Amino acid sequence: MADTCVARVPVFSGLSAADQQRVAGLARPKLLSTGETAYSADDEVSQLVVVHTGHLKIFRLAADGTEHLFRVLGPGEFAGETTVFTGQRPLDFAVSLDECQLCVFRHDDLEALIRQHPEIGLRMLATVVERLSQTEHRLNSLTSRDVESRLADYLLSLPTARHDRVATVTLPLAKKDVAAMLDTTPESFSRALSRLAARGLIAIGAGRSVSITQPVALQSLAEAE
Amino acid sequence: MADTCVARVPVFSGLSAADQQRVAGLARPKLLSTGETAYSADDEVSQLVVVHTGHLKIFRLAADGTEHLFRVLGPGEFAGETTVFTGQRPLDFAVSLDECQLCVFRHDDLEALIRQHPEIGLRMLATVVERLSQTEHRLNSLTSRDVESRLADYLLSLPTARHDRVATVTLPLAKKDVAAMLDTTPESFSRALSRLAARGLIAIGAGRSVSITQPVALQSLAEAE
DNA sequence: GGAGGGCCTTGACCCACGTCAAGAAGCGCA
DNA sequence: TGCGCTTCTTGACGTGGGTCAAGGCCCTCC
Repeated sequence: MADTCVARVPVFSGLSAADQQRVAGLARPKLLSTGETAYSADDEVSQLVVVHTGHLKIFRLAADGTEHLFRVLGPGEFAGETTVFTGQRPLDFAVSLDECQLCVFRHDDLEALIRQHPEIGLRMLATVVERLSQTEHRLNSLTSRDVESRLADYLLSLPTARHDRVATVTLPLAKKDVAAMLDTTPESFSRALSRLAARGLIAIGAGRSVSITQPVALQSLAEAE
Repeated sequence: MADTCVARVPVFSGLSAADQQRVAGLARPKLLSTGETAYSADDEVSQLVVVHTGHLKIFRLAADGTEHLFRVLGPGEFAGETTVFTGQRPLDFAVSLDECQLCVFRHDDLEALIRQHPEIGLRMLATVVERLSQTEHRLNSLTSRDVESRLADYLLSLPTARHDRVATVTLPLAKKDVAAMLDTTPESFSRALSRLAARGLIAIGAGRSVSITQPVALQSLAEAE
């Protein structure tokens, strides 16, 4: 159903059911299996890609071919804004991490949509502005804090579950990808994790789970210079 | 005159004269002398600040008190989007670099304005999306390229004037601030400049002028891993 | 004109982290 | 159940660039 693309997506949630119906009419569904690419840098496209189910990773390529991961989008999130609003070709890549249903909106359709429903523009602004803020934070952290501090910050930013009275977080990605999100290498990431564990601030669980045994100490590490 | 705040600002340039007049009515003028701050991190404000004349520097503070420079805004550019569209308090600081006339729009006024003139939202989206792209580029460069390469990239991105057949650029900021924009220290920046000059790729002129004597070599350095 | 205070540059030092390499451990697939 | 892949960890090593310090330059303000 095309309309399931639109319902439940924050950007469109301010609209009436009838308007959502009309929006759904403009959405072009696209199905990706694992590892397929939604768009590549330099593609001649100008479209907004909304994730309906599955996950899309957004990254740039360094000159030496290294992937630089920026974010992983889940259901309801979007990519491709830059092509739509600036008219430039993309500089980044969007590749599915699993089976992935997308809704694609062409440049002109989206623009008309926003003119008709400024609400959509406002919501997109909120998202993009938030992403900018996060990216600036990341840049700031990279120059002024070491890997341990960034890791502490990151762990504390994850949603926590309680196990036996201690807060436990689950890394949302493979460790190598978390390392990339912290702008470091898997090796440095792994070492930082072990050091924190050795000092008793955290306990490394099975798989991707990490228990935060000393939240306060971790917090002060995250804030430290 | 309040209306001079609105004319010539790209964000509002799509409006009719009459509409610009109405927008001007909402703008609250603010005058800053050199070094005064428009807003600080954690201020309880939610307003868009548009630069009319002068320059505003936008930066965050690291835990150790170091300024981390993000951009310098000139006439027609704006700051404070994050507070307006996400409702959070600012994480950054805005300080004038010279005598500075600003126009301030309160949260509610701006939102109403965008609902009425979606065009404004579209233009703001274009700007914010462009900033995000630049910040991602900066982050990408920082992890994958050394100071020399980033400097080469930066020099080539500046507007050039011709002197005696060689392209010459003028650093738009004090060298220490350019260093900050390249996410390095004045020392490293200075060393990188001298190395490029020693290799004959550039010639360091008086003050902030730099001649690009070997554009091609510089270009390939900028692209190199 | 002299003094003070920024900037800018260069030198010497050192350390965090990226790189290379080698196992170990986990996981899909037959 | 075993094979081969990728991921993860740990060790050893080298280095880019941050830090500290000192000297020169330029500008502003008495």
